[in-house]
Amino acid sequence: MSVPLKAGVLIADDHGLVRDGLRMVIDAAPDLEVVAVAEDGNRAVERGLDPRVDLALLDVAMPRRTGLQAARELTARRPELRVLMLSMHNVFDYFLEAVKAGASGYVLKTVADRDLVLACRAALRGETFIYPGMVRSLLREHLERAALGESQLPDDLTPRESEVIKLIAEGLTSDEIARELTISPRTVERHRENILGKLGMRNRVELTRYAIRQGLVEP
Amino acid sequence: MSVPLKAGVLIADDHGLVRDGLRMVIDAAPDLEVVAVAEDGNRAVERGLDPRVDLALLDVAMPRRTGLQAARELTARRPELRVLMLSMHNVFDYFLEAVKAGASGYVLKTVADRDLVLACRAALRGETFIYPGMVRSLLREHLERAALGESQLPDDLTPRESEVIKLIAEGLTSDEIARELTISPRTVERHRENILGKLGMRNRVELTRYAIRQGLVEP
DNA sequence: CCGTGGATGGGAAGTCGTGCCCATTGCCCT
DNA sequence: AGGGCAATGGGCACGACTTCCCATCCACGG
Repeated sequence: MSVPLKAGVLIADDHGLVRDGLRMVIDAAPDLEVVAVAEDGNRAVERGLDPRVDLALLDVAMPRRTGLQAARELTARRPELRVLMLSMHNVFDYFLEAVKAGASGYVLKTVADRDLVLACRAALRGETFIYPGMVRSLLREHLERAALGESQLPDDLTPRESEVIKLIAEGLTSDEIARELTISPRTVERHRENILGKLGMRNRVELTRYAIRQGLVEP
Repeated sequence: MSVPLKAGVLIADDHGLVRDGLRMVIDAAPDLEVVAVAEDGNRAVERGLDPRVDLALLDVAMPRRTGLQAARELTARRPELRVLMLSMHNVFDYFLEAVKAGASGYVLKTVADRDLVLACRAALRGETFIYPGMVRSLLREHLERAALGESQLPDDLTPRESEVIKLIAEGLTSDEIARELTISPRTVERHRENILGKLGMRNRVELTRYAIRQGLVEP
């Protein structure tokens, strides 16, 4: 038989619309298939014990039992099960808790569909998935908060990176910035890449809003 | 009969929690009563046409139509209607735009409950409400800028274009915007093209800064 | 009834941005 | 001396953006 081997996925979220959306995204992937759905943490544990489930997508905030509690229970009883936590918030503490609870990854609900599928595949391969840029920024946030008590500081962009972000937020292209700074366009893009990574952002628009919030440029 | 005459209030804000909070504040006042609620700009206009509504509280930044656009539409169609703009930001341009759009006042969301009620009463009496401390600094900024010959032309953008520009300025890609509005990515790009043309801009970054200046999105 | 303009969509081509791989240089710190 | 890191740059792939062309449909006013 040549049936493609699909990984079985459990979806657990208390919002019906979110469940339906996730189901469509997952089922659209050729190598993934939704085999169970749960609307609260208790049912997520029940259904996650089903051996057809290879990967559990758990919302952090669910009634009756949180995604974190469900993850702890599930990974204790089925160590081979992969778990991805879904969250609305880019908050470091949640991520830490998620990893401590046995999750293989932490995915924001704001991500694009494609990225969710990528995260699922990474989790199934046994990798711990997190947006490359989130790691550093989250770790830094956490360390700073631990060190300074609290307060969100301006980020640890290097001086050169600050120059670049300003020019980006003024609407210049890489080539124009390169001419401005008399360096190679390639280097400008390298800096931009690092900035996006450090701040956990996706594109120039988010970066522009950041720069305006920080007062680096005028709107 | 001795029923106290209550002024009818419309609350328009895209955040449910904010709506609920405002409703409680308003309904706690003996002379005010919430008679309508809206979660975006289009619905704000619909419900603001209801003759029971004497005063509209409009959030500056709402989906589908901004508070400013809604205010323009409402005051054009119901000149006797009073409008108060609600904003998170103490920024002069927003205030000017609000007044130009027909608002009777501009209230920061950080105000105390009591001040909001005072602002409502002032607006209902036909006064233009603004925090005394804001006036001087705001007027000064404005005069400086007027002296420099800066004239912000009003947006000749269509309603649809405004929706699109907001989503662009929030960092969404064309595909994501297309899903959000349930139209084709191609159409999103068509709108973006028209917007760039109308405003004489080159890319999403300049467009983002424009949207922030106009109060279409928060930085 | 016709014209205007908004909203919708498609195609093609070229530029730009983003992600991921690689490298070298120099500087600071232990 | 070795480790870490900022700054520099190359290559490659892919997706996103931008700018042209084209079109249909609908609402509204004259």
